[in-house]
Amino acid sequence: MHWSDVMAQRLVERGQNHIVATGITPSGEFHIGHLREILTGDMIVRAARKAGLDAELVFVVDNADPLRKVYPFLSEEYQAFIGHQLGSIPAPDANGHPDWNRFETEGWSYGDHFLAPFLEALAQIGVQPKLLPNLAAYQSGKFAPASKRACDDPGAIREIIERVSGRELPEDWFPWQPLDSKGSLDGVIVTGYEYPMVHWHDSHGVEGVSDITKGEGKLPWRLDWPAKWGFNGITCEPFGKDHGAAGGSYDTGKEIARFFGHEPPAPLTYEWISLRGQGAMSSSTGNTIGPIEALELVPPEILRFLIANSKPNKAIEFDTGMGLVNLADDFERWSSRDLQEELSDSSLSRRQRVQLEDTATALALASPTPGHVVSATSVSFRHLALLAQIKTEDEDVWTSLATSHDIHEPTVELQDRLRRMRSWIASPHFPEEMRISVRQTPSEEALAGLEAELHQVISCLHEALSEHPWTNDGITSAFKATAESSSTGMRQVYRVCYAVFMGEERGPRLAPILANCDRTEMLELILDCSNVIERRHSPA
RNA sequence: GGGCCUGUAGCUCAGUCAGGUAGAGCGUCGGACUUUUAAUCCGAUGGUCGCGGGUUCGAACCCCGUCGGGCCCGCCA
Repeated sequence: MHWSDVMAQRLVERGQNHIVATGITPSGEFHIGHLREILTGDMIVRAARKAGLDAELVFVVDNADPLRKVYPFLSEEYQAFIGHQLGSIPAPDANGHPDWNRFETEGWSYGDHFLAPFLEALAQIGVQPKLLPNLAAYQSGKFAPASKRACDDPGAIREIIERVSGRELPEDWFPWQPLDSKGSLDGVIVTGYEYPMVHWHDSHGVEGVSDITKGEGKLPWRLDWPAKWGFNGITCEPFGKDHGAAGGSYDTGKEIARFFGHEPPAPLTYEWISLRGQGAMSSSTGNTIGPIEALELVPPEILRFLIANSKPNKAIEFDTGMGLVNLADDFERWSSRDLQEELSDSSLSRRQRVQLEDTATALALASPTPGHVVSATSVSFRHLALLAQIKTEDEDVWTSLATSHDIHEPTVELQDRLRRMRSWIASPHFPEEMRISVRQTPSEEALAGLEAELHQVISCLHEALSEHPWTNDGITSAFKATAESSSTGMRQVYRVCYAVFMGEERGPRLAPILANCDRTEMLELILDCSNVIERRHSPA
């Protein structure tokens, strides 16, 4: 059974109505790691609906969390905002300076700034969660009952956290973090409490009170999370493996939730996504692929397929090079198969059946539009990459596909894919081994691989190419002429050509590529190759 | 120190929860189309399931141990 269905079954046992939550702190650029969080949630919701449940996806925007440090993309001015809530400080402008103007005129905050492009990516990828901004939840008093419960009995909370996490809390710990005289959550000492006021003094020597029903502060994370579960009615939540560790925030959250008077949600821990060869994704080091950037390269259904077809506890290495080609072709192959038909074969072993069933489910989940299965384009990523490099005009690509693949009207999907393919090729992520490159100088190695009787083909080739027009057809004719004049087969001619022009054994159709190259340079390359061979055969 | 994940074909992984002949895809090799848009199609190749014990009629799967890899346990989401 697919992981999403396993989760849905667990939800069936809990009840009919479900709210599946995801949550991210908008502290910096979002990356595809965050996409796993939200897509995991999205896929659980789809599976739950398939199982006949009422389910909704919500996205808690943790903009009540404080700015932790001045990230490399921020100017030093942000030093003053450390400890301030992300939803109540200005967004950085293009140079990393606080954009006061937008903040004051339209209330555009730091959190909004990073959230906006992520939401745009989500729309493209077919996820439309209900947004729950956390800061607003505090300000409107939604946290008040849980906050009161905690502040009324700090000892009970302290006991749970210390026992479950095995960590000792400081003497002056209190289950409410007040905002100080400047709006920071850091360095505030709680000196007293009588509902609804928490008394404090801050690092500037100022004393004050914080109303826990009005969002003049927030709950520490380990309480914040279970409190949200309660008033939002959350019944299921996927989260990163960090929360899932023994003694981690889910463990303490479970007990604290019951203390608040509600059941914790069904958990699903997922592994991180890392960038191939570069370790974990991290906003602060700039080692990220943003969701928007990823979608420039790869269609949404393939990104979804990656998540759907990987079990949540499997770490994903996101590879923007060859890995992406393989992933895309894998997707293409699977979607062109009729899995339902294959599943009707009763001789399948249990193993094979499971494999087909899970992939079929993953394919269904890969579609950005629920219920609609992305149709196979029947053109592989490799092939499209090739065409896109050879043909600069889209029309020429379609013409070519019409003859080779019998595709006369390119589908919207295919057009879309070509557009992304072009931007991928233009990006530094495009793998070198996919890039078509014609040699500048002879490849000694490739020429050495040619049998002696083929050497004369090279001079015939030079002659033929000199005499034919430098066009697609002309070059093709020249190849044929070469075969005749050297009395070898076309296959051998092509072998020679690939050795000469690309330094390879095989390659893509050469004529259109050569037609786009400089004739003089190519003819010189052939002569150079002859020289290399002669030198090798004449004793020094 | 505590805990989680992971080890299966050259590669990426299913299969472990419900024990019943070891599975896919890629790669590689061969063939076909009789010659080329790295194409497509067909066929073949390939694994003492990390290691050692135990339970069982039967173990990749359950139990115990062990080794290797990754990771989490700070007001951090």
